[in-house]
Amino acid sequence: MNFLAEIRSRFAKSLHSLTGFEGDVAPVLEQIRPSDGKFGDYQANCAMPLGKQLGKPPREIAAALVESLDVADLCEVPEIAGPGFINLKIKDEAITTALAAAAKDTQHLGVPQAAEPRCMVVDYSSPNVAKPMHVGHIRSTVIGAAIANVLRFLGHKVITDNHIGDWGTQFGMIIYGYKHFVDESALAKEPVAELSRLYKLVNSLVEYHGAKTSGLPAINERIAKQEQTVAELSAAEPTGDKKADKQAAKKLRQAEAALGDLRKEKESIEKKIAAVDEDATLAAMAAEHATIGRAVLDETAKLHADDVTNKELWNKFLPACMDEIQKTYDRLNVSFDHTLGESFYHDRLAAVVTDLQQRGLATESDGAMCVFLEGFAAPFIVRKQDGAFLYSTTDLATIAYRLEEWQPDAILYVVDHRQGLHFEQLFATAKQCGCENVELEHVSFGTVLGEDGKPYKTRSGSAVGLMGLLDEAVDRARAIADESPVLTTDDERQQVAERIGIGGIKYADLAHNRTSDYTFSYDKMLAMNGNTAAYMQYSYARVRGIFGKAKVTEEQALAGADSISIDSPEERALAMQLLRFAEALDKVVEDYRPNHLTAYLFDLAQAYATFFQNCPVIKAETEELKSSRLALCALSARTLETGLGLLGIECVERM
RNA sequence: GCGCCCGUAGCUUAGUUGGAUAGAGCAGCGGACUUCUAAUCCGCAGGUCACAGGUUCGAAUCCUGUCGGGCGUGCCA
Repeated sequence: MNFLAEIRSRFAKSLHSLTGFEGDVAPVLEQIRPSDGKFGDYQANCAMPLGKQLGKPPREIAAALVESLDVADLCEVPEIAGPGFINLKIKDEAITTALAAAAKDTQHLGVPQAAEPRCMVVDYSSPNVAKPMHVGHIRSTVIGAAIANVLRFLGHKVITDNHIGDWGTQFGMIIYGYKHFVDESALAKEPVAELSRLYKLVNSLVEYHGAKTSGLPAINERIAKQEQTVAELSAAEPTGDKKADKQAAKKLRQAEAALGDLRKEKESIEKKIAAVDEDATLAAMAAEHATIGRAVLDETAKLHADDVTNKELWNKFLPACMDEIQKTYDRLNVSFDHTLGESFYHDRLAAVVTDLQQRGLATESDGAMCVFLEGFAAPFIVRKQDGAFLYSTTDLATIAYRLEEWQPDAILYVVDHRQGLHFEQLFATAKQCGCENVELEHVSFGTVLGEDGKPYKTRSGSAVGLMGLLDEAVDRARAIADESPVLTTDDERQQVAERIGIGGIKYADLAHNRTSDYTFSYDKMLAMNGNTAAYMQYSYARVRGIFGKAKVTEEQALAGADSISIDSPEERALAMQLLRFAEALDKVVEDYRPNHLTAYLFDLAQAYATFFQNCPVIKAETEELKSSRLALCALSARTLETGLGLLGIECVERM
């Protein structure tokens, strides 16, 4: 049962009989929403805007709506309050009936399936496979998986696709590394470790030369320029105009800050150079491979041109790379229906450009093939001067393939917000090529920040490895498991630590509004109190503990759902919260934001805790009451487990 | 320069086509343990919703301006 949806549909009927009302009911129904309990369970706020629209007093509209509203089976008599709020309180019988139905629906806990199922492609994670996954991949992976799970749970057809980067310069690096630095025995024994070593080695040499030949001079030049700007700004005489002087002071401040940033950047470049210079072996390699940057691009180009040797190497290395990222996915318990990376679209790219040209959308400019779009300052470049294709080209080919293969109603891209412009241009271009009927959505998210408020990096400035991050979280979670009085074996403690640690990382990420940046903190995500995975998992374990004490299974407890009593306020509040699960999931899907679900589950855990504190279960006054309360416990456990499961978070029986 | 996003309690934040007294959690203070797991619960305190105008029955939310911050911006992804 979804009370909100049900009430809205009743109101829709009532609106049709409202004299003078014409037009779309949907926006009016939006004005009917859950209430915070002070005035009832739901409130309809539509009478006020309707009053304005129809030129009648809102209270009169409210009265007319209530008059024709048929909700007697669901609600107590509606009350009109204030300027025209309609307050609705769900009848206790309706609640207990819905609970009984939810208990019988083992698959969906009473959550209705979508009336019009949509076919949705969800594109998330998308790492570069030759590089180790880092902290930046968490959000896309975790948010994308959660959205896909929820959509599927609601009855939509979901196709998940991991658009991996398996065709880029990283492979040029590995190929170059293989040709010059490989340790064959290491490659045979531990291919992933050896490939990773080669990647890192070549990358550091490329960066070394890049820093020396262009990076350092460029930054010096920028610093000199910035110093001049600062000097000019600070030399400027006050004009006497207050506003102008304030502006000037601000400009100076900003210029000085920018100069500071540049100097820091220079420091890190110098550090990279020093790291090679100070290591005799590396320095010798660097001297020997002076043109490594160019050579790596050449190896990449040869791969793209179907060079036999490089293609063979690519075929040889790819499985090992895939195994490596698969380890991360196994640990995160995330999977995909398809993994169609950049390489899959390789031979379709030329056709994309030709097609754009034939449609008259793409034209040549400065040797590059560009789509000039109205409303955009920069062109959407689909082929470079040197003839190489870009990710814009691949993305267009990918859309075409997905439409052809799956005929989706929507394609969601769970990608960080810095690529916003790219997707705006991509979608605008696609719309002009016959993709008008598909919803293309950039489900963007903010940056993961360190506790200093800057993007989360290691002390040396490199990206934080994802596996190391998970290990650290699990290590710290182990301290929580070690404190548990109920965990007896080391194995069990370790399993619990794993679930708390990984769950903590996922939950912290999902609990934040995806559009804002969020601050990564082990201490906060692993706290036992507050809105964390550990608290949610503990809540679940406590509920499960009841069944052990009462010597019943969850299924037996659930059987009592046919006659649940909600006489106490705590029981009623818990029951209502249980029945709002469907609403929470609807909200997640509405704007693709899983934080609505974490918020719901946290509220549920709190409602349960309050119930548990005030309503004895095993020691209930009567057998009937005990059975009723056990059923509430069982539904709470099921809902917590199901909700957390949709978020990709596993529960534990005891902790 | 131009474009996009953001600014809510000491900290982390919820709040989306405008709704009733802006909700939480953490930290702080005060209560409740011969326990159904106190790893919990209850209460208190804490807010000029960055600032200034405007729109109206009503604004954290919409509009304009200001201040502060992040990101992006022709050949990386």
